[in-house]
Amino acid sequence: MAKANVPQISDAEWEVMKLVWGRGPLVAADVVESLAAQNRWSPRTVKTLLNRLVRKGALGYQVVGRHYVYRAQVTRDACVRRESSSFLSRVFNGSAAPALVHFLEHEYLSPEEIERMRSILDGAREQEGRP
Amino acid sequence: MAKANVPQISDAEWEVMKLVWGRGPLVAADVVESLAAQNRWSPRTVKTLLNRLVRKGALGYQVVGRHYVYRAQVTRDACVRRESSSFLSRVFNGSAAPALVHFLEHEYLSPEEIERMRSILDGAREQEGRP
DNA sequence: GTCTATCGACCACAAGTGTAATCGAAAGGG
DNA sequence: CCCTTTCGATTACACTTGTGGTCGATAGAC
Repeated sequence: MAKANVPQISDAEWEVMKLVWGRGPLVAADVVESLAAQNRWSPRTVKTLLNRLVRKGALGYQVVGRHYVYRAQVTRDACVRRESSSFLSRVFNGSAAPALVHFLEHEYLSPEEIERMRSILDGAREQEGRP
Repeated sequence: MAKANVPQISDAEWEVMKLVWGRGPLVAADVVESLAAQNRWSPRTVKTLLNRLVRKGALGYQVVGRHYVYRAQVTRDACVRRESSSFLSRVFNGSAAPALVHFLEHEYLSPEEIERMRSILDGAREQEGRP
């Protein structure tokens, strides 16, 4: 076993988590600075999001001087997995293939992305049959 | 242009919509019957969901005798598109390719599905560059 | 014709979300 | 040392969502 207690992370909270995953431990001010600009959120809003993420167990913090340094307590991969499986089961009854078909038909992948996907599939074909 | 006002559809509401899309116009009792068994929902709960979907514009109804016959007002495809793009942007910053990688790594597509994806990609490659 | 079982309309209520504002302590400027 | 700025804690508030209950009309059962 491994995951299990990955909390639910809302839309706005994902923005915060992506930042923390991407840039490592951050103090609130850094998060505010990045997100306020990008999403036009008030600093208060960002603080609230940080708080909720801590309460949910998605973030932890260390007190350094009079600042909090936030760091992720759950891996990005675990969260992605949770979201993906919820998305797939809600929309595609749990199967990934129809989802991919849909992406191909509607999300307008660039030729480069299509080539990239082909090579990913080539790789996958060679090791089919793992657990 | 085309879509735009596809309403947000919640998890529980998706169950209702999938039923209506799959089986065509239904009276409330049919929906209740299918979903109460499957999801252990009270009939009231199902009624509430139907109501909310009507209010959102996702379902419409015709009064037939003293029953309502519900039918979809939005296509499944439009809703799938909305969900997909929200999912992709929330979790993968909007690109489908990383989503594919994730599905391949974790959702265990069958070899047949992988082959199917390949042939779809072959098709996609040939007509790359439409809107 | 009257009584009851149904149907849809409207109400409830707690948890989660988006979006903040207020408050009290503490730290740094002068 | 005092005042202001800053930080985190606490509070707010409307909307959505999951989950269901109440109520008045009405169509059938007798």
